Amino acid sequence: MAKKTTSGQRRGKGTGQSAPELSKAQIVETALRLIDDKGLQSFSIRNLAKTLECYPTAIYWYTPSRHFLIAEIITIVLADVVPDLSLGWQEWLRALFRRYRAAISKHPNVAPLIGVNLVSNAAIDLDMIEGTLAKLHEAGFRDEALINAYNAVIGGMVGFTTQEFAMLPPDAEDFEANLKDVPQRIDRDLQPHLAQMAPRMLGSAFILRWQNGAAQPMDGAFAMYVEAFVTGLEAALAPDPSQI
Amino acid sequence: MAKKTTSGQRRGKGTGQSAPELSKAQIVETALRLIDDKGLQSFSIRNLAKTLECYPTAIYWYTPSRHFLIAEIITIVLADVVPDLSLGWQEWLRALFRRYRAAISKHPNVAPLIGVNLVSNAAIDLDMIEGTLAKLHEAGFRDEALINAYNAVIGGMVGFTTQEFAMLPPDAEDFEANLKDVPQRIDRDLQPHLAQMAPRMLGSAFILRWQNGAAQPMDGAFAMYVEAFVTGLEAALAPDPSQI
DNA sequence: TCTTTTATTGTACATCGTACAATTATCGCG
DNA sequence: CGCGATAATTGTACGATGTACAATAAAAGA
Repeated sequence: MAKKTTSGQRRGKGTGQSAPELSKAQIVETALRLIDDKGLQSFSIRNLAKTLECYPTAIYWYTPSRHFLIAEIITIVLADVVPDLSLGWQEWLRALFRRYRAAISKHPNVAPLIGVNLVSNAAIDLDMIEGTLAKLHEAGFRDEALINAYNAVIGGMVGFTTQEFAMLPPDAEDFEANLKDVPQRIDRDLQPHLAQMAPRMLGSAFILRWQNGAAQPMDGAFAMYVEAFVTGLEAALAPDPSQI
Repeated sequence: MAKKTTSGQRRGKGTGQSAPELSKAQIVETALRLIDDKGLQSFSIRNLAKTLECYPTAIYWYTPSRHFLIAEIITIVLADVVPDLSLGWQEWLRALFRRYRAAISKHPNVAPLIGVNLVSNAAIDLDMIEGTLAKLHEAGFRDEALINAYNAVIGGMVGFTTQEFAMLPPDAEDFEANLKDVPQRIDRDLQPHLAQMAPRMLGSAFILRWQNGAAQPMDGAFAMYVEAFVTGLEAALAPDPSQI
């Protein structure tokens, strides 16, 4: 493959004193850049190797499998999402959702890797878990309810954004064409609301869009979603004020 | 490939009078059964063909690509999730979430196909869209807010469940082992809440589990999630009652 | 100097989606 | 009754994937 061997003829082996040509950090960073620039479907071990100017199998010296490599990528993307713990619990939760989404926004092509594979768990940010538990405890959740609230928060946080940044199929044109004549399938009698809103939804609303959040962010919907969820959690704690 | 040619020597071609051996419906149903029984990673065109006792390329006579086949599968899975329109809007939304999750529960391996691919859109249930819009309109949402609420509902509905039923990696054992010594990484001073809750969360809570919702359903979390979301939506409509 | 360890090159295999051509059986039509 | 046309399938082929495994080169430690 005509390696360049940047520094003279060193075709390095050895224990690290005379630095090897690859490194885990470099591999992971390159992989992330590849995903960002060329899209998720061109993230393959072989493409990555080509970018790194090495053989595909060399990568396996630093990582046991593609799945673990993905976990490392996710770790980078999700670094620094935990908000400042001095915030009140509602504000902290809002900030968590926002910062998570912002992190994904910077690397939208990574989104599918997180939402869909349990692998994501391999990248465990204990501080994020602790922060969430602490703030929900501060709010008043205990025991089973605390665990439920935790799962509701994580599921809600990851879930919405994963959807928003869902992947485009490779055959996008056919797909867009397919969607663009949805209007003709709408029956004004059977679907009056849809008939009225369709012009403003087509191309940008869930189920009716052909681009994801990278091109068509759902800022308004996300804001409403977060606000509803946090407000609702708050209500779940209230000692049932409006009882007869 | 030693075809069986069930009825005598008929190796059927022809315009349909004397039924062809395959059909779109049969293909889709078989595909779904394959996914249910053998898992998503064994759903390939070639495996499907083997199950159908035909050549892989024969399938392409009935469907233009794998993506469109997936869309058909999703259509089946999500048939009949729209709740009765006589319900009040809050109850209708709760029912929608529940019924969507119940549909996925019956075919958990399909979940990743829906959440992550925009492809799912190819399977468009206009009545679900209309129902959602109608109920949110009934609630009082209009214009931009109506669209935002719609997106919040769909994103929330699909998002949580997609997470809950996220896919297991093929190398599940390593993965489980990896997670099982998380407790040793917990610092009782830095992560006190996690330290306390870990025993009850390990294996079943988001980020700390190694099985998905098919084996470890999150009923409690889902219930809390839905309740919070619906209650929060309701609050978003209120004309700001507790103002100073 | 010799052995061990580290990092890489190189080969190989099974699997994937699907483009494309060849083939066959049936139908409409003369 | 024969003859294209068409519908449905068989068959071949290609480029791509993840990764197991062996061979090899260079530096480190003895």
